[in-house]
Amino acid sequence: MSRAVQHPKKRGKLLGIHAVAAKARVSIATVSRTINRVPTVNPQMAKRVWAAIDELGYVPNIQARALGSGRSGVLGLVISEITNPFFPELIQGFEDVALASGYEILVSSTNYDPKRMELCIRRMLERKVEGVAVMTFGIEQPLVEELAERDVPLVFVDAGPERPGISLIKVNYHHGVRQGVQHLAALGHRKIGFISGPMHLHSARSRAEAFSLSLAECGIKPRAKWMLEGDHTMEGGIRAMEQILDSADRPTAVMCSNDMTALGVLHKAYRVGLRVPDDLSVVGFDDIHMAEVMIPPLTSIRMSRLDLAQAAITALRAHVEGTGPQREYQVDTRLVVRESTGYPPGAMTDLVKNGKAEPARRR
Amino acid sequence: MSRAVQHPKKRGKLLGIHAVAAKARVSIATVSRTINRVPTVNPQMAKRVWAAIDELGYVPNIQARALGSGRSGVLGLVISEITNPFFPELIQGFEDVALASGYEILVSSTNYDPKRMELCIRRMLERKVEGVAVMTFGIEQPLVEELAERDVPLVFVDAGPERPGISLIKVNYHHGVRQGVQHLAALGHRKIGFISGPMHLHSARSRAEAFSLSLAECGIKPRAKWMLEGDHTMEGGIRAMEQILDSADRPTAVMCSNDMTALGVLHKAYRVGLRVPDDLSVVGFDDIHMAEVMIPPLTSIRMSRLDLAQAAITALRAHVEGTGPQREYQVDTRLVVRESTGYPPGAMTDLVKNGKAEPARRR
DNA sequence: GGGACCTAAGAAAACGCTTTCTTGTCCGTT
DNA sequence: AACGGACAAGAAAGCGTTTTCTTAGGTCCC
Repeated sequence: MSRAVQHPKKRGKLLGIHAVAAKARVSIATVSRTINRVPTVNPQMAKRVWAAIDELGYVPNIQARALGSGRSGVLGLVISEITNPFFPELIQGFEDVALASGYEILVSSTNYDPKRMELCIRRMLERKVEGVAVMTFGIEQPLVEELAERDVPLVFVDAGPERPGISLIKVNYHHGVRQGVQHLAALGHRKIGFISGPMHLHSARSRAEAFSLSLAECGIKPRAKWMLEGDHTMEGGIRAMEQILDSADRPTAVMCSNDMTALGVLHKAYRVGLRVPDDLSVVGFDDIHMAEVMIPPLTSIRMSRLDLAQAAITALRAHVEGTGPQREYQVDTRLVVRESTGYPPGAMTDLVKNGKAEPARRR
Repeated sequence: MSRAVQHPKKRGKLLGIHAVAAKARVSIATVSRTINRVPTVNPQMAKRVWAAIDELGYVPNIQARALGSGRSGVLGLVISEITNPFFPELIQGFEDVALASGYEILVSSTNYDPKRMELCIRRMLERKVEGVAVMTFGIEQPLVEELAERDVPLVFVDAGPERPGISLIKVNYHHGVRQGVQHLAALGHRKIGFISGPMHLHSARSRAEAFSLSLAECGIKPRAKWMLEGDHTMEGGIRAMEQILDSADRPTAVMCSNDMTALGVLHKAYRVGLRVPDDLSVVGFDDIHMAEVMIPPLTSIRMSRLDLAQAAITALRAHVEGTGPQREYQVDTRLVVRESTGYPPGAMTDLVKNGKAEPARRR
């Protein structure tokens, strides 16, 4: 075997893998194989190579690697907006799971803006991601098409086009929502409102439907005037709450389709001097970390970020690595009872009058 | 000029730039030049090229581009933890500014974990970022060294090693903190506590010092027992608040070194039935978006995320593009008064008794 | 009208890896 | 002892761009 000299660089200095090869007195191929843990390299040589890598502080150029191997090792994550606390928690989960599977992630947010959405797609395409999880809670059609056409494995939440290479994560909203409604009904509520997300988004409709269904199950007739449309933001919650306050016949409890909306409701209630839960019960959705310290701590329907991330990455990997791609994955939701829900106003005194129950003491 | 055929790909299909070149009947060099808007290409040809790009839906491979040009066009952003709402807001700003300057960003969080920190560095190095903004509010020494040694332009907040290629963003904590302390003092508070961040972080110390200094300026003697150490989380705020509650001589107002801490304080106060601001005034720091809807809305010291992002990217660009790199950049802070601050307990009645003032009515 | 220059576009050489192709060795067979 | 197969490591061919180097045409000017 001849000496390993290949690309002498200007100024005599070798760069990157060549420098390592020279220092370890092996060929660059061997260095590459060592780094990639190809089992056939002689342990002796491997040791030399690692030593050289160490001494030189060599860090592989990931772009060159991607180019050479044709694999980027990156999974994309498209979210709605990073400033909604639900998403950072999701990102964290996604990153942890991805890392454990040997992938890096590329996060991009649409900000509900078509321009940004295009940017998202372009980024994913330019970076040659191996798969994309679209967790915007509202499938953006053009985005889908563009990616699907190029055979990028995709995973959506709730709903998405039926096509090979595309998986779905079905969130069982009904379970959690039913628990929530039953919880309220059990407390004595009959007048329950719902603040949805933007109704043009699929997940918003899913959640609203789950609510109507659950209501019916409890024998409560849904009233259209108590179905408000929010937009997943605090401001939307505040506006919806204002509508509720304006109406003559107010609900005694409100469910929100996410925790930010609930936060807005809580805020507005505080503003007008309505006590939660004494005057109004509030239920959130998502159970973001902060729900626990809201005032009062928010009863919410939990959707595990980790489960979601886990499912998404499992789905993507299944496609990328060709290991039995499944079309659907399930994620459950469940009620977490805290202190934003209580008896409807008047109920307590009635009960006490009738000697049927002790007044509930809140901490 | 000869026909432009260069790399015929297997299966007859050309890929990437070659396909475009073939379709437009030009050489790949011309395609590249067109895309990069080199002014010397014939408009005629350029039009043909763009048409071909359009028809083929060609998207350049960004890794190949980075490799060929030696420029990644990526700026790194290292943050502490993505689940603290301050950071997503910062990321958003950073991304917007970067985008406007023609850069992409790579965000990585340390999670206060040395292992993760190493991962951060490695990522930045592997991806060949052109500069890194370290906004962890606590300079991690090893991280710095590794990057600085490789001549990656860096920008820190508050403090960092004095070295070429490294810039600093000096946050004027004193301005905002002084306003906060004066605000409290004006309301009549003399017993003011402070919950800092982890004192081993530089920015935590800076904020604490600004507080002590401001206190002195108002002629109030700082009391060590009212200087608590938090950790920038809600939980830390809760713990600190517990300490405050345990002490016999409680402060009438508390300043927190970030809003999450304040949120914890608010929560704990609620838990024990302390009314804010009637029984205790609370001032936050950062003024995250959510501060506005906390219960009660939080008086906070605002540090503009956009200013921070702007300064960071300006600094980095100055180094990368060699346009008069400056060592220091300034960012200011200022008080935003909301409803978590009021007269100290007793003050109102005293004043009323003495006929000096009307009791303040809160909305 | 024929050099001396420009100019614009093609050819080809990087860029830093991965991976296939080759080749030299060492063994086991017969 | 000659031959074939394994095996490990080097050589070299990509990967998809950018960029340098060349070269084919035009202009200009005397």
